Amino acid sequence: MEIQRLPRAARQLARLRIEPTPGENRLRVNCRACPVRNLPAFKKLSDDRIDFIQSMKSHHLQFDAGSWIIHAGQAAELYTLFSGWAFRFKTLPDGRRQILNFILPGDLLGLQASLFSDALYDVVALTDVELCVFPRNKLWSLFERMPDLAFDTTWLGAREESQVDDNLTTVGARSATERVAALIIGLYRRADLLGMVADKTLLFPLGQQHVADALGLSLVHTNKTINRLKRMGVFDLSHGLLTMQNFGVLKRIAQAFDIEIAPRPLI
Amino acid sequence: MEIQRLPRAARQLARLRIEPTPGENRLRVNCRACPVRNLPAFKKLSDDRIDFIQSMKSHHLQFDAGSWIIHAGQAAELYTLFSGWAFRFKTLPDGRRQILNFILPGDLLGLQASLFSDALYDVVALTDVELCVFPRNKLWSLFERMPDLAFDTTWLGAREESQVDDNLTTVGARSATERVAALIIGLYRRADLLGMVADKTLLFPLGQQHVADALGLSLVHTNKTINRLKRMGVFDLSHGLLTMQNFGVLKRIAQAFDIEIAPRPLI
DNA sequence: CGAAACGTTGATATCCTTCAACATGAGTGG
DNA sequence: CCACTCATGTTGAAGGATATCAACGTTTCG
Repeated sequence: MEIQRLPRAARQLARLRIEPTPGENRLRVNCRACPVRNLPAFKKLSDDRIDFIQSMKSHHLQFDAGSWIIHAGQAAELYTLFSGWAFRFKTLPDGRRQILNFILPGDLLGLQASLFSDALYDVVALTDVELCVFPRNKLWSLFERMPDLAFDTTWLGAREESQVDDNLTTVGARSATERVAALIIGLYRRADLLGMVADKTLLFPLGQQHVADALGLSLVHTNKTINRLKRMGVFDLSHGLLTMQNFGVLKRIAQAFDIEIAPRPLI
Repeated sequence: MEIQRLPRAARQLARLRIEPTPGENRLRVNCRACPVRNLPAFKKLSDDRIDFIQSMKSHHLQFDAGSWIIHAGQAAELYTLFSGWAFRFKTLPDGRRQILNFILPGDLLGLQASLFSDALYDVVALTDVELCVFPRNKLWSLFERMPDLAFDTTWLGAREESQVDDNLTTVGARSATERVAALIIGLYRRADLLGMVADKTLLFPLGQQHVADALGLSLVHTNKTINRLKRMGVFDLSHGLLTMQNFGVLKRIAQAFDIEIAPRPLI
């Protein structure tokens, strides 16, 4: 979804995205000045560590919205999502699919696939995305030469698992209304930490089918549930824009856990 | 659940457990001769690696069935499950709980909790269990001094995540019958690799409430679904014993993925 | 033998799905 | 700028899958 194809209202907010504008392209070759890394959400690293990461990075990749980034059953590299949104999912033999998690800037992608012989899930870009590519065959040298970065990598893997734990709890133990609330709360929190929220509003690139597939609900029931919550006035969602109207109530509806998020590593 | 409290039929099969009998207690201090490590499912390690693991191991712990091994919200050490079964779960504020995964011998336990400040889930012993304890403060030295073991640790974390991915797919995308089938298939496969299956039969310590909580189903509906599958003759399950009667059909019912399992590391 | 935990069963209620139709909005080409 | 088309979102009605309720059976252990 390029900016141009977003609805008008969304386009006006496009500046909220943390992507570099074209004029900032030089940032892409300098990890020290990486706009993602310099967000307050991320742990500060020493220059030599950052330089090592940069030396591991083979290139910068772009995908259009809707493209496959990782194919189930095929080998994949290790990526860090630099800008945009993506999602990770599995498809059953008969075609039903389950979205496992959404991926936001700074998230590591393909760690499982880099460690195993090939990926067990698909990853598709939800918006146009940019990725930093780390060839899987260099992962070992990171463990060998930079144990603290290896530690951070493991930490990021554990964080991903923790999010899937949450999603499983949502799908397995919450009602439809609670599921929608929990998804919105979770994504809003993550986006907020990345500075993607302004005026309690963020660009929300999921369609209702994505929400349905993430929550294990039918499209129709997802629609009715979202609209019920919108009518309750806890959030607004239309034209690709999500506005948080009552975080406290939404959190209570979701039966959400309190979480504290410490500055996290970025490989 | 001590052996003594198992139903008679289960007791007769108790020899299938890979726990050392009392006379084998000396094995507990010698990781090189560890009966878990020497199963064909596990990757062979060089002696110096095994010795390092042994030096990291602070002690051997036992818990009775039903005891809490890890408390959500509290710090936890890093464990390897040596014998028995356990399960990992989250509880919502109002008491509903979601079982995230079951833990079998050789599985790493508490990695998330060791990396974060404290655990985000509970772990409870399903049977009597024995654990190898690795103090979390020694984890860093493993990364620093044994990069290949650090790599293996990350691998084990990724494997755990991959199992939660599967469970989320089961709960989110499969019908009740498919869910039960998928759970049975998954646990049977894992137990089989550990040599816990003889004559297509294994000690199955989950009650129907555990199955229900793992699958996001009510207890009553879980019961009816299990019995429907039993009447179909694909498996038998009673008195704590699971017998696989038609793996192929069960796998088809579950819409299960094909998986290959390579020898895996054991920390 | 009694108690407690666990499993089983039928009846009823509800949440969610499916089906089908229609509405809206965004991109496209005239 | 309008008309067209496709993707996406919306709505009501009907059916099915699962939950809840309540009672009873069975196993295990004290």
